[in-house]
Amino acid sequence: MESSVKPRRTRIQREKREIILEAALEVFSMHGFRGSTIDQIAEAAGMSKPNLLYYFRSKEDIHNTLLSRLLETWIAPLREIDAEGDPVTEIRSYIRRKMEMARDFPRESRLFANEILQGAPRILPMLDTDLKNLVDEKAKVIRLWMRQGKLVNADPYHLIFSIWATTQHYADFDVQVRAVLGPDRGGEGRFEDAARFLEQLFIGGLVPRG
Amino acid sequence: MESSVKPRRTRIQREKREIILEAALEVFSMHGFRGSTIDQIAEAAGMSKPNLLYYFRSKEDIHNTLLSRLLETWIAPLREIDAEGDPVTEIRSYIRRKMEMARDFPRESRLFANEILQGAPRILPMLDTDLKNLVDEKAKVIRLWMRQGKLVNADPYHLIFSIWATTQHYADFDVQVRAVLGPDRGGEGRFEDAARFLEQLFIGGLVPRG
DNA sequence: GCAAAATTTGACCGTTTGGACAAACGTTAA
DNA sequence: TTAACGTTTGTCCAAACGGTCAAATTTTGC
Repeated sequence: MESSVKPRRTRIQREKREIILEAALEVFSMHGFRGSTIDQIAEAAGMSKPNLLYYFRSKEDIHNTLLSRLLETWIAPLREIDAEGDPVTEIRSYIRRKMEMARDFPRESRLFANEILQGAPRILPMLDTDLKNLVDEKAKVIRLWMRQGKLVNADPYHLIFSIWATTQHYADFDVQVRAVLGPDRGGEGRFEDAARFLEQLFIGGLVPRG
Repeated sequence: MESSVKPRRTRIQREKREIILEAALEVFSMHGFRGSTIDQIAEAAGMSKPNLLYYFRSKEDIHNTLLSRLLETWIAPLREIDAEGDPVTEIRSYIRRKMEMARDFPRESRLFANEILQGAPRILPMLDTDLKNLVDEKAKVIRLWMRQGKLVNADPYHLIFSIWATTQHYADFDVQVRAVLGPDRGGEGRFEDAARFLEQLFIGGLVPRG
């Protein structure tokens, strides 16, 4: 593993690598790995192709760097779920945080979605270990809450999946969402509307109480 | 539009075109449009590349044919929602049908997801018209149900989105779902578990009644 | 100011890819 | 039988692509 040796980088190297990663995120999230070319990334980064390849050994190198940075920040909201907190508040906050990420980091969401769609060839090992362990841990917490009667009995894994799915949908399927909502309802308020709906759904469901 | 002229095809042409489309669905849904090669499709279809190009003018021609066939069958379950039926039963059935599609037609789901992720360059026109009109119509039905007090007041558009998101998640993010569930819980029963959870979620939410 | 190191670029290379084409092969019906 | 038509394949091509390299230029440390 070469990622374990700390590379010494100049100031320019640090800056240019950031510029490249930003450009690559833009391109990869739009066209996928195979659909993106080094030339596109180089142009988006405002430099020539050989120059870009001076900072990253290969196209895959860029992609791997993006992905390995991504996963940790991507699952951070789940990590924040507090076993000591109020269950309903914790779930609600988690949904809010995930929805904010869909709104503020749609490119990251799409990069991740692209990777999973293709069978997660590059990050499956991390899903099997890091992600699974975290979800296992939080599932235990949720199950405890259910046993205490704070939440209805349900499968905590599928609960987590449903929160991922509903929130990330607004980043990954944004084009479809805007097409269906139309110009009026499809404005910037859609994330707020969605968050409100999801809160209502997850807390109380659709059937009136009484 | 040349798709409006009815092409006369021989028996062999009809058969071979089906074989090619089946092979292309397999390849496209796994690697995306840009990530798939005509050679891969040809090999999966058991024929040479020039032979395949005898039946379809281009790679894009195959992809377009797949997509235009797909959208109609993909939204068929939504069309089946019956304004005269019992609201809770209708919603529940819709979730079931969508979940069955995620289980039985994951390749179609991924093909669709890939297209939307890339900005829907080929089917955006259909989303703006056909899909939007259908959703508008069903949203009206749902809103009527809400006004009648059969369902709680909520945004019907985001309700539909959340059903799409949660069900298709099990096809599009299958790799992640299986990684997180692990070998034990990740067996074929996961679709049944998911359907049960979603039914519970959409009907009653997570907070105990009383 | 200057030498060493870091950065940038134009030119180039091998491979992959989508697609064209003509020739060969098979089928059908008079 | 044979001519017309449908099908299949080997060969080829131009463009796109990932990546290399040596030379030119700029920056850095003394």
